[in-house]
Amino acid sequence: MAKDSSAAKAPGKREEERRRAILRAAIEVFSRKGYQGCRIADVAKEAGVAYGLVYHYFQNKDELLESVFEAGWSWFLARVIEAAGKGNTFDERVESVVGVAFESYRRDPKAVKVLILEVGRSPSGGAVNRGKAFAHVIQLASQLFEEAQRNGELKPDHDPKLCAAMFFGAIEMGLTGFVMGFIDRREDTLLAAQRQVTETFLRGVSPGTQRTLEAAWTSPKSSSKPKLAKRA
Amino acid sequence: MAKDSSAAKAPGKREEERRRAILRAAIEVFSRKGYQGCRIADVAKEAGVAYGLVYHYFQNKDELLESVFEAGWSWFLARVIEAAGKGNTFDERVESVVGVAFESYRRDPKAVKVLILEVGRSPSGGAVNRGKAFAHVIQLASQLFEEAQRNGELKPDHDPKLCAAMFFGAIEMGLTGFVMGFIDRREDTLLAAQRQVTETFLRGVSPGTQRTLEAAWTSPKSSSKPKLAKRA
DNA sequence: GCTCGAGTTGATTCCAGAATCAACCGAGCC
DNA sequence: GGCTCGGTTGATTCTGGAATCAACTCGAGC
Repeated sequence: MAKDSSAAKAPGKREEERRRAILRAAIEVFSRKGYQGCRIADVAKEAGVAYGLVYHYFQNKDELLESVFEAGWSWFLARVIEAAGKGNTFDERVESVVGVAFESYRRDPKAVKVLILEVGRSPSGGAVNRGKAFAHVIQLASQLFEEAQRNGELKPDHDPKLCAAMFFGAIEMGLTGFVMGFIDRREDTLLAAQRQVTETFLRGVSPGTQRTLEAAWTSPKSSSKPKLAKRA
Repeated sequence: MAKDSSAAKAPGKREEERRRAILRAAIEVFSRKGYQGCRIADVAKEAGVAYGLVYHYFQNKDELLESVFEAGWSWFLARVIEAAGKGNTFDERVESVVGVAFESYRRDPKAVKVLILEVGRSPSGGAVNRGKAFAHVIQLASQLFEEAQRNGELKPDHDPKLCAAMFFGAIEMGLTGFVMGFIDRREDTLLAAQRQVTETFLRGVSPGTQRTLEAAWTSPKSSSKPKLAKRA
């Protein structure tokens, strides 16, 4: 309580590294086994650390997993904020947000996988609410879109919130294609995907052209009777 | 083994109903608590049935959960296939696929929630591979897009697989907006969303207009250094 | 009415794996 | 050298909840 402060060599840097190692290991195991399959023992082994030490650094399993998510997400969020403020035009901003997402995936696919697999899953009771984190980006992006709308860079009759949702949806699924291995992860395919996502979205959303598609809108076709549960 | 066949009154219809009830209860609990929070005891209680009975109808927890997913997904898949074959033009088909998705949500939001929260979030090890199921729709949609491409209804330089991924991504996230409560679930908002998703996607993907956006493509901006794990 | 067996029950068993904790370092300090 | 004290260890304990199973219910057939 009155030791480091100045001298010595490591003002707690060592512990910091340990913590990192554990987090990193958690990401690894997590991305392999998923939330429920992620055992503390595995994390400890992966990190090359004793079982008990995990509990020295983290209150419990939930806090650990939460930290994994938190760390990844807050980092991503920061990047998105930065990117969204960078370009001058709407197009540029959208472009750089997409860039951030793909770049993240390039650098650390495992971490992105964890985020992708876990975002959206919010067992309302358990752990922290990922929904909240998620809501945050959507909120953020909405602002971007609202502004664009004011500047006439976005169709005025679109709901910004929904635009935001679709935007990240397109990005997420695009990446999911890679995460799941539908598309092999090569620099050229990645680049093409990044480009395609940006282009498609911008084209889809800009007030430029309207390809008349006015069919029987107002009361969509809809199909027949849905309902779940069938089989036996 | 030699009883029903013809006479009597119920050739096992009773059991069928029980099974249904349990499945239905599972969907309920599942959508409330998520995969890992879904306890057999809860399902049994929800179904108004004894704990043990669940095991009479299902081998084990995994099989139950798998059935939940399977039932929902196969139903959805069938609808999509049907919808994709319905319209004559590409636009109409896309429109009706979107319609199927939204209609499903209207009818059974709980079930859709389960699918949305669970599709793609597959702990590669655990349970069945949702990835496979997921791959299936993507595959399916790809065909639709490939055909459209041959007919010049879709930009020729786009990857159909990626288009498919983006397509479902946009739909999924659009619905997620409702599932998570960002947008309140009213008929008008739903309708508007459905419309917007369709329109945006079609506009984004059709060869009609190209809003030049050629910036420094080929080497995307990218931001700075990524990497996960920070905080302390 | 009695028998048989499928459907049904819930207390009991069993175990994976989370969380605990007492003992064990090893580096500074007297 | 002895002492302190935080980081570190892993065997031990504890627990939630999955899976089992012996007993009960009830309708159909004799």
